[in-house]
Amino acid sequence: MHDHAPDVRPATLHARIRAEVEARILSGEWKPGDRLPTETELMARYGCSRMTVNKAMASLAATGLISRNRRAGTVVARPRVHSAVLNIPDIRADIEARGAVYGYRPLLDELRPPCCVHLGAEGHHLGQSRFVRSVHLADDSPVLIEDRHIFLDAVPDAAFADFHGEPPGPWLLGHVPWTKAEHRIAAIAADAMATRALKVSSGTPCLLVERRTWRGEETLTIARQVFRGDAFDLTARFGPTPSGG
Amino acid sequence: MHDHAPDVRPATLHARIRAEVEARILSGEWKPGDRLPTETELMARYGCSRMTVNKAMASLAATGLISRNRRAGTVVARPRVHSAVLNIPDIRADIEARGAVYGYRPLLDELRPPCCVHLGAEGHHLGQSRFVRSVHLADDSPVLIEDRHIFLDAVPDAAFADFHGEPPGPWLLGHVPWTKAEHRIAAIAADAMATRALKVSSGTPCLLVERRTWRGEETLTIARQVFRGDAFDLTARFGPTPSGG
DNA sequence: GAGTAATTATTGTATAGATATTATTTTCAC
DNA sequence: GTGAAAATAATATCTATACAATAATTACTC
Repeated sequence: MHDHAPDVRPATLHARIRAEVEARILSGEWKPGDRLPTETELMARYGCSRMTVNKAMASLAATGLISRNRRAGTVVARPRVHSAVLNIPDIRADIEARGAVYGYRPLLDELRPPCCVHLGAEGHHLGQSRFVRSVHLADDSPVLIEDRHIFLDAVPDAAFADFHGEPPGPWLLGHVPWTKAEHRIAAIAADAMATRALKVSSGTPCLLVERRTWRGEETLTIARQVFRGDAFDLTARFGPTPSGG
Repeated sequence: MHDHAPDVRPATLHARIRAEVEARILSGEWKPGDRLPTETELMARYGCSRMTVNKAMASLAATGLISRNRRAGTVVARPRVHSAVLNIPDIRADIEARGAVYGYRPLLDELRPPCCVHLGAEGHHLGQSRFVRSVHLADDSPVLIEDRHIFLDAVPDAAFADFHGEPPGPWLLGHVPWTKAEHRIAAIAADAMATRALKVSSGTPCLLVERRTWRGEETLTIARQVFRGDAFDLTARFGPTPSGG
């Protein structure tokens, strides 16, 4: 019952081909820039049809591990863009996973007229928004203060949502489909508001996450979250393949 | 020459099918949990073979937008895991993109005996390592200090690499295949070393990125990077599909 | 030799079917 | 009714083939 990398061969042929090619690349046997066998060769090696090989290779190409071109053949991709999958914490789950009691308190809830939003240095024309400021607590001690704007042009339902018990974040996730999100992560010193709300001394390092979410070209919501630096961090993982992380 | 979302229909049929299904999901017309048309229905609707439909749908399933089961059919996936693609900055490119001159200076370069590494709170048995401490500069002013361990059992070549001109990060990216990476991001106050190296006052908020990279079960390298909080931030983007960000 | 045209190798897309797998639904026995 | 067995509907995989698109190579011309 070791917890090593699973040695089990995938049940289906195209998955097996993919796994074996992938393994050779990850082991370093086939290095970036190396030419891979052609589909015809693999087809002979595995005794299967070209479509099956193609499915395996197309899938590897989709994950960016290999790069394919007509006539030129297939090569192991150059070291990929240095990017990772960042798990934006579900604060509640995160807190509860540590065995603490999660708490949430809205501090402010108001409608804001259009154009009074200047987050992210951009002065976009954003319509009327519902603004909710809240703190999230672990064992009654505040760890995160969140300023959230929800733009009512894009999310009219938000005008009537009840944010006394449920924070706007989970509500939005469950109700609103979105197409694009952007997060900015920075280290800042606690400002006056954060100092008060998080009960830390002025200047304490905090993790700032500014999150903006779109549907198409329309901004749905902007959140500015300030985490107590000593209480939270983010982790990002990257395994080159979605499967074999 | 607007920069809007491209309205162009993908040239190939399966891409078009995928795009249209995707659009209906993203627009909210098909909501999470909704049943999608069967392959046979789509095949009739588009007047194509089932394999073509299958390719489109399999691709959507691979990105997690839909969930498919034999006999049960295809449904729009539940609101996806809240994760994003984090672009770990290539520091050099980042600095140069701002029009500044990039600089790099190694401060320390030594071999460290096994077992003297305790980063990340774990006391793993890690073999002999090459340790390089360096600063990265923008217009001669330091913005990042990096402590890097490279474990020679896993990366023997690193013993002979020349890190006077090229930082270890890029060297590793180009030379060593890896299978897994993990990043921890936190806000910390500049400690004595950071204070000195980054020329900031003690206690200044800094962004800490601890990065650990594996090949299989073997740790290749551990980097601890401290960014000047006022000089750097990370951005993460997420578009539900790799294609349609 | 330089430039151009023809050839060829390789992947991309698509079709039409066959069979396998699996979860649901229906039927049947009791 | 309840539980087991059979039928069914849906996706999953695989084959064999055809043709299209593209880029490297070769052949040919001047």
